[in-house]
This record gives sequence, structure tokens and C-alpha cells, in this order.
Amino acid sequence: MRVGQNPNETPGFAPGGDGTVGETSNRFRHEVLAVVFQVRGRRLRALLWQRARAPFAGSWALPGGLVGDHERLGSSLGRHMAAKVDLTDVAYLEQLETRSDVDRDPRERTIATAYVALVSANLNPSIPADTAWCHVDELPPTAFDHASIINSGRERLRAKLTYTNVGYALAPETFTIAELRDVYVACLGHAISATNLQRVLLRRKIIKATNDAAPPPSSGGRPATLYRFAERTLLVTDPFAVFRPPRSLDQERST
Amino acid sequence: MRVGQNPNETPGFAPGGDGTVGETSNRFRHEVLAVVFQVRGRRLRALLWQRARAPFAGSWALPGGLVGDHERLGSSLGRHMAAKVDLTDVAYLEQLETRSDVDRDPRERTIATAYVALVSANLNPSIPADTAWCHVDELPPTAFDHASIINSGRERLRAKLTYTNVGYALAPETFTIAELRDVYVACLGHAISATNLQRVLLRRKIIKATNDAAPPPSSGGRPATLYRFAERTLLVTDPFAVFRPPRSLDQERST
DNA sequence: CAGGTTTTCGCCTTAGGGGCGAAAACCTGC
DNA sequence: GCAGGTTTTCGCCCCTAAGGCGAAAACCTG
Repeated sequence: MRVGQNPNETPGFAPGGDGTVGETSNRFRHEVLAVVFQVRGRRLRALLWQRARAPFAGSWALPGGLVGDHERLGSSLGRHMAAKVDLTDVAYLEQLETRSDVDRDPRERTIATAYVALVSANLNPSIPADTAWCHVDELPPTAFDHASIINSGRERLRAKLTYTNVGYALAPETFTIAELRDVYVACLGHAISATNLQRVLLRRKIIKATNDAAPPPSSGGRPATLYRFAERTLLVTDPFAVFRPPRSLDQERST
Repeated sequence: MRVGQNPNETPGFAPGGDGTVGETSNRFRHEVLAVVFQVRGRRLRALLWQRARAPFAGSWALPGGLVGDHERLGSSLGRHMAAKVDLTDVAYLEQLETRSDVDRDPRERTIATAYVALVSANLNPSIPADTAWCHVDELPPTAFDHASIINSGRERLRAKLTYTNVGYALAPETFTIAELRDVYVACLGHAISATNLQRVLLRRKIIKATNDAAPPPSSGGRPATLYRFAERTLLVTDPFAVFRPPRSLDQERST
């Protein structure tokens, strides 16, 4: 699979100019942005708010804001996100990337560091009137480079879902395999066999069965076992055993 | 495998203070740093330079520098790196992460965006007198938070080496399996069977044999076939077929 | 209790990776 | 030229992870 060039990476850069021409300040506004994902109605959605003022009045933007003088990026993000969503609902947060296009903000040059945040599917946090959970496949008109950032976030989420247990941050505390499948399908964008998902996640010891079962729907059916994630901190399952330390192989780290 | 908490991630943030107290400027110095990796003498090494002036005089630091008013991060990095290494030698560049500790620079608050750069093992670029290729397992005293950044870079490199073809940026144009094995061993830090490496990389179509062979060493031995990477742009090989689109499975993306 | 529905389990197949050990292809020294 | 040493390559077999499918289990309603 060929990977699209991330607009943030610059493999073929040129030494270019001096960078320090004329009167320079070399100080920049810095903002933090959050791509807050949640699965609602079997769709992957991102939290956006509608801008009232220029630039991009009427367009939808990621929650975030300017970094304060004595703030770290993470805590600044927390401060700004608190205005849009209950912070206790954010089960996972990870730095995504930093965007530096000179004119990404038409008012003044602003460097942005984006994060990915995940909210469990069962939560329904109260959000301000100007915000909405937008289906990532049918985004409304977006402001700045936020659409591109959302796409980066989706890619990150998709990747992490396949080789880590981040699902714990998206799924409810307990869930049936069918419900978990819906979460995975929404994030990955393609069909998944519930049978396989169950076997794989069980073998990897990522989820485990509880003693409870979910009541079957009114249409009948066998009651589904409730499962839960074994750990609620990030664990990665190494793929590709070639690149794992071998079980028995003479240590060839000669000097 | 449990993953250490990245110092950059702040899962349990608190809303905290206002961030905008007293006289605020909300403008920050921003620097770019490069973790330039190369495998030399069967060891993974990073390019560092020794600081002559305070702070951290005598300690070793990553190449980089301040971002100019009209520069993007990538081009700024190119400008600064050009002072330490020939840019045409950098075969791969990728943004790593952004550090924002308030006091990571004792002089003035400086936000740093780090990149990972890879240089082919066969190259021997001329570098200034104050720089050196430092073995990542035996780093000299380092300045700022650079040691921590180098470790993040190592982790990124290790991961990407296992599920992409980035090896093309570290290995020579053509190479024997034994030479390639040495590159992988240096980066991953553990023994690897040359037999397996060959089979796996060939099956994944990441490398392919040339018609040439390398002359055997004076000690004798069968001459080794020379291989080359099939592509010299980043390709990822998906692990975990569960999370791949199924070959045949009814599209369950019901609305 | 028959028929419908949903989940779960078991069996088999396929694919990717790992470990040998033999064979191939070169060297040097006698 | 040939024996012995060295390094690479290849073939054979095993193991683990994942996928497909169908039967069985466990519920519902009428």
C-alpha cells in the first residue's frame, strides 16, 4: 500500500533562503487543536464547532485555541477543550502532528499542534449549541486546514486500532461483540466478521468475557456475552515476528 | 507489550489555570531538531554536535535551530541541517513530535518540533569538526531534552522498520542479505536470522535480487547475491488481516 | 412448541513466519 | 587438483495467526 505524502513531511526540502531576513521576531502564535472522535449511530464522528466570526465565518472548526505563555501543549488543550466537552469523557489523548504552513491562518501566522482524543461510544456529553458531532465522511465546510488534520487523525486512529488496544477508549465499559464490531467498522470503514474479531481480540488477550450477558433484542436471539477490555492503558501487539527478538538465536551483536 | 507514557501525551490533564494571566504575549520561539540516524560499523548512530557555549556547554545536542518568520518547519530544518550534513544524503525525513516543556530551554521558552532523518549506511558525508556520529546506546552527556527525543526517534525507527520499507533509506543502493541484516540488527537491537529476513522481505516484495553478486571476502565463501529495494518511497505492509477489508464478506455498512 | 433471530463454538483451510540442515559456490593452502 | 574452511542460498517441515463456514446454543414471538 502506497502512502500519501503527509503535507507535514518535507522529504525533498531545499536549503532555501536565510529565514532571517529583514526585521525578525522569530516568535509565533501557537495553537492546539483536538480531533475528538466518537462513534455514534455506527458512524465515526468528530466534534466540530461552527465559527461565528471571520475568518471562515460559518465554517466548522476543530476545538482548540491559543497556547498561553506558561502552558504546555497538553494542558493548554485541556483548558480549551473544557469549553466544548467534559474532559472526564476523554479516555485517550495522543499528539498527532504539528502544522506550520505560513498562511494556514490568514490573520497571523499560527503554528498548530493537533491531538487525537477518543470518547467512549456510550457517553453523551453535553456540548455547546455551536458544536456538533460530524460524520467524518460527510464533513460540512471546514475552516483552515482542519479537514486535512481530521484525515490525518482518522489514519492514525485506523492504524492504532489494528495493532493496539485503543479500542478501550471508544467502546463502552462492557459491550457485546456485535457492538464492538460496529465500533471497529465505523473506524476502519469496511466490513468485519464478528466471529474473527472475537477470536483475534481474545487470543491477543485484549478483551475478556465477563460473567454477564446482554438482554437479547425484542426480536429474539441468543443473549450475547458481555466483554470488557483487559487493560485500559495503551498496549501494542507486535506484528511480524521476524522483527521480534528470536526465541533461540545466537546473539549476533558482535562488536 | 506495555508502552511507556510519552512525555508529550497528557492523558490525565486538568483544566488548570487560565493560561492567560498577567501581561501575555502568547508568542513563542520555535525550533526544529533533527534526529539523523545512520548505521556505521554495525551500530545505530545519531548525528550530534558539541555545544561550545552555555547553556549545556560541552554537552552534545541535536542539529537544528530556530524557525524563521516566513519558514515552514520542514524548510527551516533543511536550512539548519545544511550546516551539519549534506542534505542530498538524507534519504528520508519524517516529523516526529513536538515538545513544549516550559523550561526545556533555560534561556527562553522554546517549543521544539523534532524530525527523524535517515542516511544510507554507505555514505560518509563530511561533517564539521564539532559534530560526531554517536552510538545511541552510549550517548555522551546530552543537552536539553535531546536524549529523550533521540529515544523517541529510535522507537519510531524501530516500528517503521518492521511494517514499512524505510530500510531503503538506511541501506546502500545495493547490498547483500548479510549487510542488510546488519542494518536491521543495529536498529532493532537484537539478533535476526538472515534466512528469515531474506524470505520475508522477498515475499513482501520489499527487496528484489539483482543480477550481480558481491565478491566473497578473502576468507572465502559463496559470493552473495546483491539485492536492492523495489521502491524508494514509503510503503507500508498491513499486518493483521482481520483489520483488512475481507475478500468476501457481505457489506455490513448498514445505515 | 414451531419458527425466526442472534450469538457462539468447532472444524478445517490458508498464509506468514521460524528453524534447521543440506547444497552451492567461493576461498586458501598443500 | 583437491581437501578443508567459509559464507550464502535453498528446500523441507513445523508452528502460529487469521478466515470461512456451518452447526449448535439460547433467546424471542405467536
